[in-house]
Amino acid sequence: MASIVAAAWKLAGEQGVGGVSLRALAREVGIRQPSLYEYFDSKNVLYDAMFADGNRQLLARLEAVELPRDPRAAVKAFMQALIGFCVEDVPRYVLLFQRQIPGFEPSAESYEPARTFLNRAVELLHAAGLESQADVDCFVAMVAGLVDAQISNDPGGDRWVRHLDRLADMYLDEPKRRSHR
Amino acid sequence: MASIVAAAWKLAGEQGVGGVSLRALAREVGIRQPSLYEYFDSKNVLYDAMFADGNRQLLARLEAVELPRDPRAAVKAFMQALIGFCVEDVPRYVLLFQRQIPGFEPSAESYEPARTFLNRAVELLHAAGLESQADVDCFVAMVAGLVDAQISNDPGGDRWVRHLDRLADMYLDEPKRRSHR
DNA sequence: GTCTATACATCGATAGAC
DNA sequence: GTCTATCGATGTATAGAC
Repeated sequence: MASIVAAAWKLAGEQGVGGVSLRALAREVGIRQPSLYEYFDSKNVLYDAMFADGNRQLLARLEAVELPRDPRAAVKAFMQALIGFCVEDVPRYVLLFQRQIPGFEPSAESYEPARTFLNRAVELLHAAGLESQADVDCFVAMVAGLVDAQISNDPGGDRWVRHLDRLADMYLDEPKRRSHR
Repeated sequence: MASIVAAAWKLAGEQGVGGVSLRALAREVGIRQPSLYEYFDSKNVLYDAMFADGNRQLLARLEAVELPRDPRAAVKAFMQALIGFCVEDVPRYVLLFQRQIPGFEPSAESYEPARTFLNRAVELLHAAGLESQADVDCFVAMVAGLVDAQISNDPGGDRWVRHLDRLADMYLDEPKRRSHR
């Protein structure tokens, strides 16, 4: 079961998430295609298992990060790990964050780890002084933009993601600057 | 010919770019599917025509923008129009900017308007004081992040895109701030 | 240019034997 | 649980008549 999902990730890495076919997956696992229906009632159930698995991977990765006491450094360390996670496996990023697979909607349970993750992120941003929804939204968009530009225009490189620290400082200082006027 | 591309955009709007099938397209146009091969040698040629058409739409839109004399206001007006263009038609945005259609690579000619557009953008940013490649990259990522977050998390709304003006100021001021230390 | 007819591959899913 | 066999739909593309 877990090994089937792992095989599915392997195929996704080669052909993209949309390119995972049940035939190829069965071949990869060493069984016949109809036998997969013993494990997944439909292809979307497989996607859902991948979605849940990917989110568990993300949580595990972020929990392993040693967070500095300084709130600002903590935000940077957390986001650095998040960005690394996104960039290192594009199909996984697409499934988890871009959610543009044809007819797939994650189930409520599979979505739960994602909410846990988002809460952690918001907590850290609050602790670092970003309090309003607007400020958090902007920070989130900044990180998304770095990942997106990196993947689209310089896959495997660091032309965009290397600016995280500088931009994080800029965003974290901005509320302060605005109040100084 | 142009009407076929228009019909393809209509279908893309309903099913996504990847969901445009030659059968459905022929039905939409009112001819039989094999007849499409009189106009496009393959499906990728159709995608290429859509890509070129979308870029021409983008150029036309941006040329229609009345650019203020003030360089900073010009950047904002330009980016506002760009963001509006991206957000108002998601499949078009995906084809033009995310470029993740299975086996499709735009041809050199179709890509040319895109380069023209990018040059305009970089010029405007230079005029507004963003000179280094790094600063331009960051600005570009910021805009991409707004569009991406908007489309993914609040389609049809303005929760993210409304922050453009504020963020543009922040990015345009940053080099100044750094030189003041 | 448009048609009918069809080839050929691939897909997800089901039936039913073992 | 795993298999064989197969269904039915959909996909792109081609042959050849009109």
